[in-house]
Amino acid sequence: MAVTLKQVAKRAGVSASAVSRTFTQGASVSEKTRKKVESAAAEMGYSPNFLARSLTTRRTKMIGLVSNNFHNPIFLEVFDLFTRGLQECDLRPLLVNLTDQTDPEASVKMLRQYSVDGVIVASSTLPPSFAKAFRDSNMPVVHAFGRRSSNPQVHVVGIDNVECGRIAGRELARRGYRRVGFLGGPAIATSTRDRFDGFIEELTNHPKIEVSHSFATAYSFDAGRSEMCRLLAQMTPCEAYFCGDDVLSIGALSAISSAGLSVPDDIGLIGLNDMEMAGWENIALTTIHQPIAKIVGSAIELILATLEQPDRPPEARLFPCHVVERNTLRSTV
Amino acid sequence: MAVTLKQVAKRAGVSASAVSRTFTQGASVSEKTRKKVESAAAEMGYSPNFLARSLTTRRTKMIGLVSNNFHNPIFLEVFDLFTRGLQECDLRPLLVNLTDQTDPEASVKMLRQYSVDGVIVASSTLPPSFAKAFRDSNMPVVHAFGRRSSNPQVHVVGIDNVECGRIAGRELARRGYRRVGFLGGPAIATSTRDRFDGFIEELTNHPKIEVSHSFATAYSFDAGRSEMCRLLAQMTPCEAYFCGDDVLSIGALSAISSAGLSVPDDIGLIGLNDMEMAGWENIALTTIHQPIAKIVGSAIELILATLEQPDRPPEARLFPCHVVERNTLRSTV
DNA sequence: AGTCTTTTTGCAACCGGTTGCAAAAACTTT
DNA sequence: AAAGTTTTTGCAACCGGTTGCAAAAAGACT
Repeated sequence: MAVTLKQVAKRAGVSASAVSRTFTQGASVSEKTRKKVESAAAEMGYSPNFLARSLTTRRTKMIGLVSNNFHNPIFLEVFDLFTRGLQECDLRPLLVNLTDQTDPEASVKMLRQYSVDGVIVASSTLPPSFAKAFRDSNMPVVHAFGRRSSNPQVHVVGIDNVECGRIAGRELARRGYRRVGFLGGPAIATSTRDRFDGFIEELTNHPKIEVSHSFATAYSFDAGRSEMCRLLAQMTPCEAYFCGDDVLSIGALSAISSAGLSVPDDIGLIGLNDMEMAGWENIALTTIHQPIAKIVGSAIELILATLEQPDRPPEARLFPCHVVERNTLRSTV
Repeated sequence: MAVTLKQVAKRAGVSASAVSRTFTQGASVSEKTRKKVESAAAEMGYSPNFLARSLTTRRTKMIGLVSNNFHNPIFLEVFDLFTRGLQECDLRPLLVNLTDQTDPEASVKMLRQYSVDGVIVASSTLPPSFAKAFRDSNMPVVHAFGRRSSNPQVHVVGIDNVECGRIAGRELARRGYRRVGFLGGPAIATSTRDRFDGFIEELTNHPKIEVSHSFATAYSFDAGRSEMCRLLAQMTPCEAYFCGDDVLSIGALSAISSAGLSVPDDIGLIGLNDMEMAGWENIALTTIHQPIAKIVGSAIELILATLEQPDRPPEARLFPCHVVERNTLRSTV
């Protein structure tokens, strides 16, 4: 069906090798035959089959992009950045949506069968062991939005979640809140645990501040809303909450205003991520900015470097985060 | 590096063909050799290379998923549905992000070079000619969220945007609004034009209703907000607006409340899409529901059918939409 | 024109599989 | 046991490319 190299060779009156070389960067072809081949190829509309080529070059220029966060709006930004970034490097993302139904092991096998050059795991909730499974199958892998491990097995790019917890704690303390809460994401997620730990740690420096905590069932609007509803129904809700992420915060925001309370006058809220929506004027969430463009860029850079040099030792790159002040925390009292 | 068929053949003491047949659905192998091969393969951790296989079978089981909507939250839902749906059919999405920088022609060529089995174009703003370019390159293609054409060249799955315009017009009329506006998406998008045409058409049945229109520069929060700000600054804003889509509506909503007006008391708003966020309690947008799960499912079904039967005549499947009432339109007066 | 270099070229083997075909092996039937 | 039938098997060619190598062509130098 499609035009093949042989057909072009015939038409151009040269050998197959000549055609192949014409389309191979840096191969030795005279200007004369190159011209012949190029015009024949143009006439016939030929372009080389990447997959056939990959058989000998052992490079498919495909990268497995694995995620399980297809419900968090920030991931649209993440996918946008990843796809653009990879495209700029002449790589193509083969997308894998890890749902509850899909077997994680199967995705490792599948990506191996497609001979992807590398794998990017983009998830803050998957365990390090998941990313490691790719490494064990000999694929370069970087875990974006992952957790740094004490004995790192794969590249990790992301933020220091513990430090983010501290930042949030510090911010609430600074603003004079005396009773604060941690409204975390799913309790099993490593990102939740880390943020929690940092938050608590920081607030032990402020013994007069009363700290409580609870966990939502997911990083989602509904989970945030219903957990906040539950908290508000209690005797004494906190004066301010550090929410697991922005989407959770927006759910909480909604619960608070439904309850007839106002933010930040009655209750303060600080989120994490700084997704686009957090800046929308009708939301105006004060939140901790996570530099996703840098994280994504760095993940791509790292995967590229590992393609060049497969036994590069695993590296952890954590980017600093900072508070973006909008309208959901009161000013310092 | 990876284990090959030949190595397995040797270990199992059979020919390469035997191994190949063991891993080929419905090929003739005796139970005895199958067992031998399977245990050898298991020991060595072998699984067939899909790309090498694709060379002869001419099936890669990869589908190009092309979109330019990486900023509209509804597309996260769309990607989720597409990736899950394709995975269930044992297909893998090769994602293409069509930005302003990327040359549309290049993406056609690229997907051909990767021998994708088919292409799904998921966009409401790309012209039919774009999808057709894939068809011209002999790839099965379906345009999801596309526009039905009078002489269809490719499969189209989506909604009837003209009818949606009518529905919106009818709904506003029914509720007794006397001065209504169309706040469209980008004026060049076919979806915008169609919705506009339907809206106007319907309202010609109600000569007493005054109709005006304007267009935002994109289907985005900011575009919706700034266009609504402009409208509010005018002498006489309308009593209600049909907005191009939900995200535009949310922008408009924000502009309205910033102006100290309230929805639906001062101004009514109806959107289109019914994305998840439209149902969030703090937004509660009355909108026209677009059945994206059906659209996506149907698109996949159609691509599968076209794989079986490549010269299937192009088909247009448009799903009906309906109003979902929430809190942004007043009740009938 | 002849010799020595350097560049360009085609051959042939290979990448990791599949598949048509004819021979071999395993069953049936007589 | 021989003949006929069906199933299983391996050979060899092929899918669409790349690449090491030696031969051919082109260019440089006497």
